[in-house]
Amino acid sequence: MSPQDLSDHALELIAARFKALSEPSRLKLIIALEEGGKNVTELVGATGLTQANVSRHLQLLIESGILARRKEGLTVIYSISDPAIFDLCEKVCGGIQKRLDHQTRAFETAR
Amino acid sequence: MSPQDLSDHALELIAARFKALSEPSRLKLIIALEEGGKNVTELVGATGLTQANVSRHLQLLIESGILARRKEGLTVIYSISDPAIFDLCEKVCGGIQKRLDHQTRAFETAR
DNA sequence: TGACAATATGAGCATATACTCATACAGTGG
DNA sequence: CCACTGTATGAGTATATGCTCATATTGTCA
Repeated sequence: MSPQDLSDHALELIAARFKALSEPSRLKLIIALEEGGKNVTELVGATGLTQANVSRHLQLLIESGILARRKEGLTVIYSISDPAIFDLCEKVCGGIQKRLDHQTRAFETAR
Repeated sequence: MSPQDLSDHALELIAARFKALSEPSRLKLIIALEEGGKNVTELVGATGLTQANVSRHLQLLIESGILARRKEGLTVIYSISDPAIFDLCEKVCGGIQKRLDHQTRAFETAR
């Protein structure tokens, strides 16, 4: 595949999705939502982030298509809209694990 | 899973890997390397980026463990070190595709 | 050794983003 | 209507990042 095969716009879309997952705070939110939908206050409690901060991150995740929101009386329930996100995270975890193993082995044989 | 199950450090590692993939320029480089290792000059040609810019992105991708480098005479050959990256990109592409389909359908039924 | 080619890097600029504080807005109950 | 709760957002700050230009560094060959 040559880089021209994917349009610049397509690349930007892909990059944007990765960017949405590139902040520990947002990963925390996503993980907290794995067990089911939560409102903002619950997410504040689950993550330790401030309310304003949580609200902004949630907005970004909505715009990325990763989360869904529905109003429920006074509160707003956020939930995972694209469960494939978890496959992504697992794959990344696997990659990191492999890399750390490599480093560990290299370190041990170096002793 | 609760957010405390993954240490802050682990979350940072995961986020860092996503961040490495969150720039269109870096995605271009990765795609250009899918067909095999290339030196910097070839990558400049394949992507249209400047040499300095390519060099910096390559450094970041090396630090992220995504690429490998080996010197070969005067040039430096970069290559994919973790092919699982392509699975990631495909998964993301699938997610985006699904989302766009949704939007398209929503748009069409709205007319 | 000196000229040259390939790559890396320091400095600087412009922009983006994560965060906070304060405040606005929306929905509910008295 | 008023007070209250939950959520969103404007403004401002600090930091990070992408990019460029110029230059340093490294390796090759005459």
